Amino acid sequence: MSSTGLAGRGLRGPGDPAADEGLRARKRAATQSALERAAVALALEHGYDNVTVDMICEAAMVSPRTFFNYCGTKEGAFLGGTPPKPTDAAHQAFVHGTGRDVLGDLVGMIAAAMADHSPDTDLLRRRRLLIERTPELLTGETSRIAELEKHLVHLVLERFHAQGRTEANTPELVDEARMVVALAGSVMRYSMQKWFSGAFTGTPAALLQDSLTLMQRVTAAAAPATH
Amino acid sequence: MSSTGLAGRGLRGPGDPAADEGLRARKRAATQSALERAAVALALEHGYDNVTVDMICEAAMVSPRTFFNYCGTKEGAFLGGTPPKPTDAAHQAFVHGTGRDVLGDLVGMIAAAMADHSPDTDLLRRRRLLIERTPELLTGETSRIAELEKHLVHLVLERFHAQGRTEANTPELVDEARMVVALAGSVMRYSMQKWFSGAFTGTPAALLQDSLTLMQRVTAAAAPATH
DNA sequence: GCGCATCGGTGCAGCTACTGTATTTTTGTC
DNA sequence: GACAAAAATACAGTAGCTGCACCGATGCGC
Repeated sequence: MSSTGLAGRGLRGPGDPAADEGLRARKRAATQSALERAAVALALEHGYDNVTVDMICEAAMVSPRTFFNYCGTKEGAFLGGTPPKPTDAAHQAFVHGTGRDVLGDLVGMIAAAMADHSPDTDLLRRRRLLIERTPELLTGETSRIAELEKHLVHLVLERFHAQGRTEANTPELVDEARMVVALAGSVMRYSMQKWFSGAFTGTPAALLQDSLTLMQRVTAAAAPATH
Repeated sequence: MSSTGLAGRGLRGPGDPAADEGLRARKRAATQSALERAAVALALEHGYDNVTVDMICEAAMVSPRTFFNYCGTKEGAFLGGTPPKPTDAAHQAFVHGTGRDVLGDLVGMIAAAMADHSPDTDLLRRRRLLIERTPELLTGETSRIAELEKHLVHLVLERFHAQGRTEANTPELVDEARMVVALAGSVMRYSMQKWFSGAFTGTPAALLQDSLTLMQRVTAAAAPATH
């Protein structure tokens, strides 16, 4: 009934991966890791298109059915099961921020979320290499961002409401929120592209900040033409 | 070897659809139209996920193999085979534009390209309805824009070069071009979203201009925080 | 009109991603 | 060690998509 490509998220059970330390959780994490590592390794060796799900399964020693239970999609194995999620604290900080610079704060929040999150540097490096030479995966990552954006619109609206701006007193409020998010999306996409091109040495957070600055420079150059 | 989803473009032969008036060309156009109409009609009736390629083929009276020869992808039948392409004249006008507002001019060029191009209003209306209630197709359209963006970066760089700015005298030139394009992409995505949500009555070109204005308002609000 | 080269449509065989379901194996608990 | 919950698997099936070889339709020079 629903989209095959994106319906595979949210596969984890009730317990968090690191929360309960049962054998089950550990095995689960191991399997996930094995699948992702196998996928990336095989793709780096043979090229993404020439790797089949069955090959990954054989390398990771799981059944194809299990593969889909974990990854949801072939692509999922290569991109990894980690959509960058903002902390609850960061969430609250953003919503109740009082500044005028919504866009800057939003990007800042995302940057913070990325900073939290850095498991398995080696896999990350290899994945970056793979995506660098596999444009279709880049597209996939982009779609994930699009998915995230839906959620961000709500966040921005929450903040607007907290500032006393409502749809009643500001007719274009939803449009404005969407635009803010669209622009944040630009910054994220631009950063992601640069990140995966390997032309940047530094933390993701720093890259996001740089991108934001560049964006402001570009839009400032355009703005004087406005009336 | 290559991406299945996007490799299906550029299926048309050398002659343009309306240029040579052979029987062949007419038949071709008829088949294409029949496929797109059948696809949209079926999806509006049964829902996108419940429509199979075989159903479309039966309705349009072509073989499944032919379907893929024309549309390249199942999605392709619903989105239509028309990637909005700028005129050569518009291209030159943009590249040799002397103004500072690259972003504005770029969006303007795209708007002009959209304006040229308005075949079969009825199909367009029904397609809009379909996409409105089928988010996955929206995602597909977004990917197309991403494809377009690669080309736009070259355009912007051409213009920079025509203005005497080179990678030699401006180290960040490529980055700047990419950012301009990313922002234009934002405007396009935002507009597309609004367009397909049905919450806009007017021409696509007007919508793009409105979106650009909104973007400038939002970024202007953020800019004062910069130093 | 006629034969000929070409092009487009089709049938077929096959691969691969993905899913539902019933069954077996593994893990946590008493 | 028995038992319930959960995870892994086997199996069968659907659907998107492709390469290839074949054949009929089309365009063209005569």
